[in-house]
Amino acid sequence: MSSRVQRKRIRKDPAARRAEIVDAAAAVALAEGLECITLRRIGEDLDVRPGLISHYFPSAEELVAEAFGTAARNELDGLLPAAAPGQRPTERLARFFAHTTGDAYDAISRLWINARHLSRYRPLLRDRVAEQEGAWRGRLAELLHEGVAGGEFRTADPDVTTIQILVVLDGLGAHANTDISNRPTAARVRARPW
Amino acid sequence: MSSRVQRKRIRKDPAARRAEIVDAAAAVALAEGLECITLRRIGEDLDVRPGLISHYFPSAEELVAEAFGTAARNELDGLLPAAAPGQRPTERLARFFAHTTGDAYDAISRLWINARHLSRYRPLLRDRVAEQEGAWRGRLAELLHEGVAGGEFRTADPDVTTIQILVVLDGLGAHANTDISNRPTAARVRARPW
DNA sequence: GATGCTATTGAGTGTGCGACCAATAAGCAA
DNA sequence: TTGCTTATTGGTCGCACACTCAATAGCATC
Repeated sequence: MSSRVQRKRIRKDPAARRAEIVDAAAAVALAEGLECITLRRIGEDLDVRPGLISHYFPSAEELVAEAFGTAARNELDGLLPAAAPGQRPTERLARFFAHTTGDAYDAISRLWINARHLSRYRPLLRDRVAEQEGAWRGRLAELLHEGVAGGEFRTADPDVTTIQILVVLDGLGAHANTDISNRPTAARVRARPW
Repeated sequence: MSSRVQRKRIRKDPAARRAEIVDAAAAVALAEGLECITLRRIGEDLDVRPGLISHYFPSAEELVAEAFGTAARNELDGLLPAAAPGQRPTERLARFFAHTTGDAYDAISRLWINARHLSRYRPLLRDRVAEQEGAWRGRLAELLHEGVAGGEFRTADPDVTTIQILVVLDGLGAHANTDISNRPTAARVRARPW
């Protein structure tokens, strides 16, 4: 992949290099798991010495936390993007449900399981997980409130409904690493106004 | 804890020693996590050389899988024990819900998150997780069927309801490692006949 | 009390990890 | 062009891990 023949140093803008590192780490997090984010591995991906990663992230845990935050934020942006003009809450929610079911969502489910478990031992990551949980909950709640205000959705308490949706989503996603075969499709959530 | 002064070999019955090792590993799994099951750690707990653990479990992954299986099975037995004579399904289900909510269940939630994540990399563990998921689902489904047959529960399909309950339980348990504060109690499942 | 089986030990191997640090060179500014 | 800042390198250290294997000693059996 990278040239072994001779190292040619490329001196980059610190901010750009840092972003590059985080992006690489986020990609590894999604594809292979947060524990695969090692100084050696990320350095290899960027064709750079491991020490350089340490230079930007004195503690490896910081990079792991940052990588998760970036990956989760990007995924959320894909699931609940800013409303296009004239787009109704029902359409946006339908899009959300369409993307959160099916095998394509497995990678994100795996990431969440991964992060929630690793949080047990990594305080910095735990903080990021809490932050992202808040972001996801907030963005979905906002949508539900809009839908209720516009008369498209009907629920006693949009905030409670938000949590209920996320709980079911987490419950369904729990098996992303284990379920080989068919999912319990019977337990699918209804993607229509309630 | 253990005597460092002099090692006195204690030669035990293989089956007993093996069970002792698995029990110790299961305890570590519940208290600290599956990745804390190391040859050194378990050997230390039993005041025995690490090599002995290898003797019984040529591959460490086998021990991890076995430990999870034992821990999960024990917990299930505590949550859904065999019906005492005259005990009605409603009482048994109430007991189940009583034990699966609240902080006391956090340790089990943590274990499941742990196992489901680690399953990503450990095939033997993945098999055990699938096995235990089947056991939990089967035991709960059996109870629901009894309740429906006896007229205590009302549901179109007990098997679907079983999965729905477990999905919600998994969803609620997902935050066992991260939630510091109050849970979304609003999203609690109803522990009464439906 | 002697014998044999094997549970148990002790010591060692190799791997991958994060962290540390002095030396080096890229590229900007003067 | 010269010089300076610092991004980047290269090498090293210590740790924890699983795994291997010959040597040892409990303990049951005879």
